[in-house]
Amino acid sequence: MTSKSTNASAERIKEKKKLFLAREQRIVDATLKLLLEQSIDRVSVSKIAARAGIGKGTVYKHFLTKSDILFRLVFDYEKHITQSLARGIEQAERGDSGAAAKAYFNARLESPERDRLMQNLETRLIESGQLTEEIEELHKLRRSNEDDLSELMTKLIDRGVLENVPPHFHYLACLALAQGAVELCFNKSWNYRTDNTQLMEFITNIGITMGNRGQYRNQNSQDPES
Amino acid sequence: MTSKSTNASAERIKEKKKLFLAREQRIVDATLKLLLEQSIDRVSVSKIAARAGIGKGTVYKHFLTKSDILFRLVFDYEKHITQSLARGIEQAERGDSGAAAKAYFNARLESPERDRLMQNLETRLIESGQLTEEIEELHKLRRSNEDDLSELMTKLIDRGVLENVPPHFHYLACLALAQGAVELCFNKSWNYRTDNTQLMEFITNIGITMGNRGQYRNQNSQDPES
Amino acid sequence: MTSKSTNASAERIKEKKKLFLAREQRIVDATLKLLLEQSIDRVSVSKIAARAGIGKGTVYKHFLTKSDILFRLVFDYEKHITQSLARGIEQAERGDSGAAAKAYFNARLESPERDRLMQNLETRLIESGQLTEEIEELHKLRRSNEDDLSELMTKLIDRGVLENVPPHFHYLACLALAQGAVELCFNKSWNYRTDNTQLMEFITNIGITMGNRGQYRNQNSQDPES
Amino acid sequence: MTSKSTNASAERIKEKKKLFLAREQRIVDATLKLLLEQSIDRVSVSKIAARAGIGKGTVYKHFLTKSDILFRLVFDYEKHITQSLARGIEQAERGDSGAAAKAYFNARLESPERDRLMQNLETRLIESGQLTEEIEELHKLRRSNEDDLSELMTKLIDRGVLENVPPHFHYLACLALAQGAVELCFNKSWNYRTDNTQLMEFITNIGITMGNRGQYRNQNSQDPES
DNA sequence: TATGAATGAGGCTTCATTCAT
DNA sequence: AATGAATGAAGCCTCATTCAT
Repeated sequence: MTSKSTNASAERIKEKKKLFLAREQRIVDATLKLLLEQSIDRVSVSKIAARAGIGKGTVYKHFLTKSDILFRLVFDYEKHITQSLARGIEQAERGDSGAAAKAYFNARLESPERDRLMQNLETRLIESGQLTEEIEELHKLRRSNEDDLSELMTKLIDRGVLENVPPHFHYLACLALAQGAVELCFNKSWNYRTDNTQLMEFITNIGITMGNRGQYRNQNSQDPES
Repeated sequence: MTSKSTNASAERIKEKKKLFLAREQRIVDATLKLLLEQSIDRVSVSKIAARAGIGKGTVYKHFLTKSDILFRLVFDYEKHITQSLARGIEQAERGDSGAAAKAYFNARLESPERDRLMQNLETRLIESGQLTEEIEELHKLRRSNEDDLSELMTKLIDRGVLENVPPHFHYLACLALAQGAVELCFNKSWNYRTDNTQLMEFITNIGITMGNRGQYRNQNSQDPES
Repeated sequence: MTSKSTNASAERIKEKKKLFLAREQRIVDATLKLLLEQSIDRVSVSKIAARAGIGKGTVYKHFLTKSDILFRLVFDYEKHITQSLARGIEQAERGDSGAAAKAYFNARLESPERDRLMQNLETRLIESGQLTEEIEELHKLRRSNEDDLSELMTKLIDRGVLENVPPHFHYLACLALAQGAVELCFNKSWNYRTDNTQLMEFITNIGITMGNRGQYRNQNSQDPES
Repeated sequence: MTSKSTNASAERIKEKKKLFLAREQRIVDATLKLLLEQSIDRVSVSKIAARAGIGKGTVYKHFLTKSDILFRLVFDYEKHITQSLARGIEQAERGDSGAAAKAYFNARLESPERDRLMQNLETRLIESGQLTEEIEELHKLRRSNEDDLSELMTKLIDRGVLENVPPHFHYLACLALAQGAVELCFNKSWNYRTDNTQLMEFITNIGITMGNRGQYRNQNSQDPES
């Protein structure tokens, strides 16, 4: 075999893998679209395949289980959120103490529909009792920012910006508010009011200053020393 | 027929109605228990009937649909929350400005499992597309406190306690945080830490002071004039 | 409630149970017929339901699993065989030493198609790995004659009728031959010859005298003392 | 093209053929191993290919159908058995009248697992309705010893060793017992007893003397004149 | 030539709801 | 009035086989 043919075959294999992955992404995308369009219960593997323009069996070349597809969605999303938060933390460490919260809120409110869907999917996946290992992976990923967050909170507590409570209280409260904010976007009972943007900004601001001690409120959590 | 026998039959009818209603409640209770025990998807009408100690067919004498049972649960719960909030508002109007938020948080965190279950059920019911009318009823009920809340918020804004934003911003933010707090109780990614009570207290406190203007922070939202 | 109405309702319940069981039997019968007509692999639950004249879902009111239906067939058949053998053993104990073997052969060759089908089904059920407990029940049933057989063989060994080997050798050998005889009925490689009846009689006779010591051969295993 | 290059290319072709056949054998071997390891139903073409270390598509370059692979196994095995029997018959014709039966039993009991597997496979192949022609080939092969067997039996009948029944009765009875003996090795209902070897020897001996007339029993079927 | 991705028929099972008793 | 057997639509998944590269 000449090196030429080796290269050729290697490239062909690469090409194939690319196509394969592209198709996989099409499945994922189709699933996401369907889920955003209709009730989770009504999204069947058949529909996913149809929407992706492939055969039902093909889906199972890419995913072992319907749950696996859903998990993929959730996991991909979590990566996105986690990264955004990580960047926010970095920025916060460089002085802008509210950056972490802001980044987190922005990430989660970027597409509330998607965020909420992912919450629901995760809940169902956990309830289903399958994929326990994968779920643990997901949670590990979610926790991956924890040390940095704790450190950041501790620092802010030491500086007197934040109330002196266990550091995780601060970021968990923030997380809770973000979660609730997303939910709020869909709560048909209330959102008959016009535009959500300002409301979300208001809430985000609360998230950022949440747990600040009195004198640092309404300062958008700028590090007092900056 | 003597009036005696009439009375007797009337009483018998009453008796029957009582029994009927009692059985209905048994269905509802059985459903709630089952839902708290296992995945929503795994609660079937058969199981409900079995748990309630009646026949499957009988369930359909009380509820037109499985969804109807679920809706009943959600609606009953919403009544409970709404009443608690109403009492809180009343109290707030009598001077304790944080009472509304406090009451709301307490009500929702009284049994986070149940609260969360109800959220999930509501989501599913809405997604299912059935029961649109009943859902609208539910939302009406939820909104029933709205005017009072608005009034309260407006008053507090006027007094300078709360930031000057549209009044509903305040209570919606509060609602969001409560929602998120409930969710937090079940988020397996984080709550591997010990006791939630203090965390929930912390968050409740934030809920109460949320949106307060600077000088009124950390005062537990006591009306400044009181 | 008068004793009359009690009786009436009790009878109605009885009636219902009867109907239920009758339907169950119809499922079993339909399954057997289908299995005798076509490849095991091609007998689906749908076909069974159709043949039994009921809905697919109804099958699952009677049997937890397709495997359960098959097991039922196998178990019922085993009961039949075991009883026949038991009767044969009884007769043998009353003097006709070959009666056990004869009864066993007759039972198994009564309907070789069915017998063979049951063997195949059992094999598949075991291979499938499900129903391990039930299979154990089946085997217990099969072993239920073992003690009596051992006793009988021991007696015949002591009388010098049978060779002096462990008693179970005798009945296992007999069982093996019967099994093989059944198989032979279907072995398309050989049975292009006319009538099997005489061949089966020949083999049955071998089964009866199998393991007899020299002087008791060709005596149809009549107890020498009788 | 010089004769050298012709030779070279011829050899290359030979080489290729060899490789091709070697791979075919690898498929067959892999299939056998898998079948011995797990339930027949769970052996898929994918697994076979994987075990053989080739692609699934390649399997279909060697065999038209999954059934073809299975048939190949069955056919190869039948060749083995038939040859063993043929050698036994030869020996029997040279005087050792029990040699045929002995050879047959030994061959089939050499690896009862494999033997039984092949029986099951054959049954399934026949049931499937495919490969009728090939199955006929198989049966022809099996029958190929028939004439010799008949002749041998006739001779033994004439000499008074065997009972005077149609000659094929003798070898079919023997075949049945062998079949049953194999089955016995796997019958979980009984074989909880220790070692099968002696039992199998016992049964083999029966097979050898089966159908002998009284005075020739227990002589291990040695031809009386020898 | 070898590959393995794609296919889709077909199997098993669940469960909300109906309806005859 | 209460029952629970019957129903069948709909879902998930497997796997032998094909075919483009």
